[in-house]
Amino acid sequence: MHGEILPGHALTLRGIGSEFGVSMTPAREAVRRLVAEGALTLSSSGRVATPELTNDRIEELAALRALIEVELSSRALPRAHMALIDRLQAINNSVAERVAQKDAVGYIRANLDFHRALYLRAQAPAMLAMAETVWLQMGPTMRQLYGKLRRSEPPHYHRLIIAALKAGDEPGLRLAVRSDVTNGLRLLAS
Amino acid sequence: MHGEILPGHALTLRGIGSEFGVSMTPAREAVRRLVAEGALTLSSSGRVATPELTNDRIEELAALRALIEVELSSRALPRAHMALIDRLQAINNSVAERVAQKDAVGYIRANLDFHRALYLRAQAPAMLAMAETVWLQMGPTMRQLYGKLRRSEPPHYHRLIIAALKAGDEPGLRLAVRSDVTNGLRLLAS
DNA sequence: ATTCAAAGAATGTGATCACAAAAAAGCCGG
DNA sequence: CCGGCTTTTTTGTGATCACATTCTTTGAAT
Repeated sequence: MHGEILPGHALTLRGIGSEFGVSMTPAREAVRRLVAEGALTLSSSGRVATPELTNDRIEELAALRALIEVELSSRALPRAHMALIDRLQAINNSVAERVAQKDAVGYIRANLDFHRALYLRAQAPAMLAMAETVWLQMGPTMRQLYGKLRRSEPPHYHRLIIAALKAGDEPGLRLAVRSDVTNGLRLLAS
Repeated sequence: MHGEILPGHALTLRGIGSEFGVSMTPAREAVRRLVAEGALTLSSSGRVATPELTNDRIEELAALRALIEVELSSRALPRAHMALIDRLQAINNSVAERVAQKDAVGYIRANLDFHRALYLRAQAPAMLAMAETVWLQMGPTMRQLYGKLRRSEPPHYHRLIIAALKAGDEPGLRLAVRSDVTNGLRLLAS
């Protein structure tokens, strides 16, 4: 999910097992779960690797993020108190820090923390699980792309999200979330 | 997915294995995958059972269906030719047949076939997979609820969907799909 | 130097086993 | 007849193994 593994990287059951000090059996179960969630791909011969997403697939996943996360933010809005906004502010500072340090994995992790903190307020566990499944599928690709972007500025739309939350502005919040989710990915698919 | 197993039904690895003539290992992997997709729940002691959904969870899943399937139908619309509409018509007849026979499992299967046939035209495999994951989570509960409803009339909104497809009416299609997806579940959560 | 085939190594699969935890059954006293 | 305790059975977990398949490397011939 955090892009620690690049797209197309192959994994072996015995390798995972020895990496975590267990036998093949638990490694197999973990891999099977991640394959079911789309975080790993299973070749016809049973080999396992991180997915290499096509542009079409990236566009699809971005559209899914927009659909689900806009809804989640909309449901979180009426429950968002000052404590949450402060927390989002703090996480956003952490995001900016990672950007300044050019720490791609840390940036992705902090960015997702920002979104998760907001969506948790929606009290919609099934929707949040869906969103995280999408994140999981995009993890390796996001890392690769943010590595290419070499962005130096902190995310612009996060401040718009916070502002809309403060103002209780639902249309503005929906637009800001949709923009934040799609803009980062739209330009890399081209 | 088709509601052949009622909510809360417990399953054992050895039972599944012997049912399909395999050992525990493949049964475990299949169960783990289904747990990852939310089709089965895993108790703290490792016991596995079909999920018993709360009303909140049902509402959430219905909202997810509305979000994803409306988008899928919208993407399928420009690619929908006459052959597809004929096929949908035929499947819908099959749905009506199952309703008349009070065959709950057959009804659910035919109903999902109807939706899948439409969404396949969207050329959006990740979105379709998400929709099917939601179907999987609702399977047992849908069966229980349609058993209670004892409906005798074929689905009304399916004809609206077909009509909107013929007319190339996107707003009408989106509304029809949303209604078909939510109305069936909205009344049972109350 | 390149290509193709054969030998070798590595990998996933399904099965089986021992063990600990949990559920179920049995038993006894009230 | 019922509740609480003990015993028995059931169940999931992790490990190991044999085997077939696949991938990789090696070697030789052109």
